[in-house]
Amino acid sequence: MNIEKVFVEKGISLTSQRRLIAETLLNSSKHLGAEELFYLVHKKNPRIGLATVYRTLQIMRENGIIEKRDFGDGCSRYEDRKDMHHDHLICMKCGNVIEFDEPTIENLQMKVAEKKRFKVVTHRLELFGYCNKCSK
Amino acid sequence: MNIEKVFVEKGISLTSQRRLIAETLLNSSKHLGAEELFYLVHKKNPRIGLATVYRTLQIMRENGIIEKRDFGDGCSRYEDRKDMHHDHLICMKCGNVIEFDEPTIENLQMKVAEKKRFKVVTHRLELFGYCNKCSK
DNA sequence: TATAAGAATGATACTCATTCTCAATATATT
DNA sequence: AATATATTGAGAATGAGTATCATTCTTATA
Repeated sequence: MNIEKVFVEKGISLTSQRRLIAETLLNSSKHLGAEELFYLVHKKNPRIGLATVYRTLQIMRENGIIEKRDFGDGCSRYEDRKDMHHDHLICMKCGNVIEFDEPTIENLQMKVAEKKRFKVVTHRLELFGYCNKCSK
Repeated sequence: MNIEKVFVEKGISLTSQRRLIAETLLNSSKHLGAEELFYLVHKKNPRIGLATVYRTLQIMRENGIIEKRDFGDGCSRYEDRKDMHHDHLICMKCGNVIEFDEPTIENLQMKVAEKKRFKVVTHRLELFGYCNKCSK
């Protein structure tokens, strides 16, 4: 993802702080929380404050660049918004997160909602358990 | 649900405070948060403290009497644990929560997990949108 | 029954993620 | 350049939830 282009398209001014924060988040393979992200950013530029990290995350979220997740470990985690919706398998031991996508599940969800006359806007599905490594 | 019986079975001493807290929660049709529950309990007995509400909720949760839920509105909500697992439709306007149960979805989840060699312990599925009343 | 030991309670202090405030700095506009 | 507007960083404030601790029940035992 080209950060410069995305920010310009959305009309967000791209300061050096925001660039560093966005780059660090989007280049990470993990689902970072704000503190974690702050720690990484702080290593590269110790003058950036935690509030700016939070503010940048909020701006990016409001503009649909990233999504906020809650895996129940006490802090919100952020990941770039893929075009394809996906859900998560979360390892309760090592904390690793595996993404998956199962259209059949989504279809069934829509059917359930229809039965209840409910208009679904979004959903959240998380499977908690143990990954291959940790379940041995 | 007979509160007295359940508490005795689990070996939890049933004080007057706990009885009132448990009764208020279990007789509510809504998924109450701790503050809300405290407010209701406080109306009936103003001498009960917030800490006792939190403590009682924790004890009931540890003993499998209730379940903690997070609907992403900033506080945890509690509901009595039904034998049958179920998921939630959450109205983003009125906040009403509809429960549903779809074994086919659960089966598909297990298949997905298997493919990723992941051992599922529990899961969470929430559909956010608008209920029949609010979508008009 | 009296009493000592243990459990539960309520008030309040604390924690921790997140948000707010505000003065200082940077950027854009005239 | 001068002025208006945005952004930043430091730290204060918030709010849900937890820990502490002296006080108040219960319970067990002498």
